[in-house]
Amino acid sequence: MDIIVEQLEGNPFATNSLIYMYTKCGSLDEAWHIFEEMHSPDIISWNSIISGFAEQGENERALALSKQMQEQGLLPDNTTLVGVLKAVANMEAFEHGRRLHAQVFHSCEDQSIDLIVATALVDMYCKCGSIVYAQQVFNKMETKDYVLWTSLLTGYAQQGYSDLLFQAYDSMKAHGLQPTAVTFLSLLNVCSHAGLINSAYSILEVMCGYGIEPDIKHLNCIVDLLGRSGQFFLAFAVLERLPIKPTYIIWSTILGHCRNHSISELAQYVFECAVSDEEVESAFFVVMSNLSSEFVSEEYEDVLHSCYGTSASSSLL
DNA sequence: ATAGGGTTAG
Repeated sequence: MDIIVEQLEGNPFATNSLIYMYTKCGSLDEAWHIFEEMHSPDIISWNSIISGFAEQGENERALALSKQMQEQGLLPDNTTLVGVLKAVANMEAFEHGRRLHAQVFHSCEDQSIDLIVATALVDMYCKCGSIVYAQQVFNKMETKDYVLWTSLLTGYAQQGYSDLLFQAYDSMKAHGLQPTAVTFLSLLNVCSHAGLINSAYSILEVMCGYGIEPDIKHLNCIVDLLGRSGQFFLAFAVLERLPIKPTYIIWSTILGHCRNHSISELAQYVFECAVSDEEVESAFFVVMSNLSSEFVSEEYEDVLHSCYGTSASSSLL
């Protein structure tokens, strides 16, 4: 509104900033509307809309726009590449990622890839399951900052390579780089999947030693880990002390653990906690439904079915 | 003056 009042609608700085703002807010239609109305979008307009779409998971549209941009005679720069790599990582489109890597490699003459592009490449390869290629890109960079390190660490965590992750974590510190909240999240993530409770506790202590307070993401990892190992009372104790209300997503995680440990009474309680969340989605009811056929009482079957009739019905159908 | 990297859980 202020931009209109100040008659700045045609101003490229204002317009590009609007596109950026709307995509960051998830209002892709608004962003697209503004972009479409521009007479001659510049590279920054294109990059804003491409990165915005990729960030919001509109991967195919991001890729199509990058193609369209090049058809209009604009060359992709590093920022464009990062946005496109993000879309490709989201899609786990390995072959496409390989082609982009080749393109990146040939476009820089002295064979030194931009640090941020390299980080996006490492992330893309990890998401596509190609740890070896991720390591190759990583090793070739003579300057490695903490985000590049973390992108590799996160890749190890996502693929469940706990030993590699702990080694790389030590190596990162040996190179003089400090772990961040994201690094610790990856470490806790891998502990959760490997069932390493004691390691997780000591990681929490180390975190605090670095002056990093565990946030909701770290604590959800701990809750997952406790539930996985059947320590439900501790899991609930952590949940009760969270600064914000748990979402249905963490409840459905616990529900999955209830199933694995065959604890039906708890499942029923968890079910009630989760459906009180206004944001609850159909995925939760699928988890509950899977488990109810195994051991949840008929009474809860009725509750479940009445829920299908309300909030979940449209998305289930 | 506007655009780019790593973030958990079923």
